[in-house]
Amino acid sequence: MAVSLSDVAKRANLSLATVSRVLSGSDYKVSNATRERVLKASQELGYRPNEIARALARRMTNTLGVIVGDITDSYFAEIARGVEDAGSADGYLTIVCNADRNPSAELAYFQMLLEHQAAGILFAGGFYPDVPDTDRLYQALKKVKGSNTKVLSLADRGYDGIKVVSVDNVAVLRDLTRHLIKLGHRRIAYIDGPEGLSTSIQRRRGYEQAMQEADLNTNLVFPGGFGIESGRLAAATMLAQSLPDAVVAATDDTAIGAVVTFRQAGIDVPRQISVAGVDDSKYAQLMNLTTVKLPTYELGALATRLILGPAEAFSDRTILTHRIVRRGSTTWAANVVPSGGTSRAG
Amino acid sequence: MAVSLSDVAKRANLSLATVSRVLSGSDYKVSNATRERVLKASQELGYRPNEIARALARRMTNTLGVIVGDITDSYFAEIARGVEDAGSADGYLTIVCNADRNPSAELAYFQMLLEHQAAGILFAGGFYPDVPDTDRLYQALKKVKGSNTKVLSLADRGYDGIKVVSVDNVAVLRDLTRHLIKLGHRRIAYIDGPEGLSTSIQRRRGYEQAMQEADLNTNLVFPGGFGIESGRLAAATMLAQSLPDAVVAATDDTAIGAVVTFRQAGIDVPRQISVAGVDDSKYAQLMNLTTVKLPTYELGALATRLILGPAEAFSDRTILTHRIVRRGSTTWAANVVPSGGTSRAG
DNA sequence: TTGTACGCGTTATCAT
DNA sequence: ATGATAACGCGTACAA
Repeated sequence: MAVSLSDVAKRANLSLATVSRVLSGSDYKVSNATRERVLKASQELGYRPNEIARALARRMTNTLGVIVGDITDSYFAEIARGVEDAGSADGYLTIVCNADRNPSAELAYFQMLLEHQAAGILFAGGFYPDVPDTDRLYQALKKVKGSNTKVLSLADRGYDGIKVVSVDNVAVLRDLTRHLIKLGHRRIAYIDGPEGLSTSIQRRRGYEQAMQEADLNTNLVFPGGFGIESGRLAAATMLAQSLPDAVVAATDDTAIGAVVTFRQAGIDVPRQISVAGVDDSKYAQLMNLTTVKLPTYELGALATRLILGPAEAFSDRTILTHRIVRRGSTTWAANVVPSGGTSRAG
Repeated sequence: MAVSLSDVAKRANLSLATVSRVLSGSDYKVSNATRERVLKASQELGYRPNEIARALARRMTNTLGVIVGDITDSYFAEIARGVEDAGSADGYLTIVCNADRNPSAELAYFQMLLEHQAAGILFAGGFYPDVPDTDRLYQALKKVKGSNTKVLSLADRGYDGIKVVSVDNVAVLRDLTRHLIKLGHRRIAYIDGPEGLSTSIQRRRGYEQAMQEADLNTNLVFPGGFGIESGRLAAATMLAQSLPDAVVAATDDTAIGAVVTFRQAGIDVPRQISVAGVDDSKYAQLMNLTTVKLPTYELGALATRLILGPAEAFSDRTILTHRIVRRGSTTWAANVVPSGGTSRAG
């Protein structure tokens, strides 16, 4: 049997209560002499608290749950790492749940985390607005009020009463598309994300907004996904039809797939076509890809601090900023003379 | 307040014990009539078990802990995904701990996981044999006997009594290096992993074994790491000195960094130099990199099944097989006429 | 400042 | 087949 609080109490000739007060880090007043006695006995016995017993008494564990699409996707991994770093700084453990963007899996994990008395539950990533289980999840979310578990979403799901920490995905693609427009490109294609996913919808809207405000045509939208293959496929389609001036993709992976496919076909990126993505992954850096830096790690870390911090510091909606990262996969349109007289990307 | 077992008991006019037997899925005999009553009452009240109370009684939670280096490293992410998939199939939640290969962090997480009454703890990835905290960790590991928590390592740490599920890292690099030797290469360089890490040591030994058995010189070892930058740096060094016939790297990322650096310098890979890595990551696939497919996902999944399964099925040491994946980053040495009469990689 | 005793929600043992 | 009740290990009113 492991050594318990009462073992320490016996050894120190003190009551359970006193020992608990010292060892649980409560701010209860205990004389220095007895505190020493407790610490000494605890040391000698090698006492380790039973966090589960403690959790039962407190009605809450020192665990955080983060529901992601897939932890092998670096986007989610960064978020999870942010959560874990911020959580472990306060003594919390992080439970990672892979729901594959499946609302019913999300619901199941949500229930499990609730049953586990998790201190907080984070929903990372986008969602599918128009599927039935999404609504069932919302119903379940409302019932959290009765528990000590705090819930937070890293994408605005439009759920009443669920706080949000997120990026502005519409702005992300609007800014990126504007950047390409400023470079003189007119026929700009967009490689979409997964059909129906909120993130896809928002990013596509951002692309469309930027194009429309410049009186450009938004009909160059290619079906996609978030993976490399989607980029390859879309690029292959463009090669078979006609090449646009530039391509913006929903993610770096998609963009990278497109770049590689173009180059394998003998197309010069960026001289014949500019390509940009979203995320600023390490491979985007390696490939010298123009992209948008997303604060994924900070998303997880900040959300966690909000959950663990005092309720006051908890605003309903926090939007973190993104930043365009200009690299070598984009440059001026062929017919444009850059105002600075240089040919580097502006 | 959430609805508890006793609420269900009252509603069904039954004892706590009976209700528990039905709802906890025990194989205890209960008449069908009362079983129905329990289920009905439970449904009507929307009963959700308190897993923490259950865990206190059972002395074990339905959680698994996996201690990784860094979840944003796809190698660890794949393992974690394997663990989570196998665990969730049995109703377990997965706690991910990022220890950054720091033994004292590993120890701290290990203790926390024990305090949490985790059903199992998995150590993923390599370790540093020669640092003091590694020994302290070993001491702590021995004391697990007293708890219900099962421990398993995904790298052979040489700890007595700790079961291992792993790949044979020596063989991985021996096989890969042999492959390049068969292609006719003689001056084969090796880009090492992090200094002192067990995985690095083993892979390097595999490289050396293959070279020595072919009477080749093993002095072309470049210091490295597991990241892209290490590959870039090593390649830059080779460019400044003299180019070997081929390069094997400790990981795909390292190899990819080298390939990109070579190509930026105008070197043709594979015609002027062959490059190969280890992992078979999705970017290795994209870059058409010859590599070794490591069963990372299966490592996590199998280890988890062993932990959750009956103790009998639990052999002390399980080695999963790897597989060379021949792609376009390696080819025959310039002075070699392939026996098949073709210039494709053999 | 320290101690007593109950409660947290469930499982499991022992009766019935 | 069902019920009463003692753990499980800790936190925390309430007492002293």
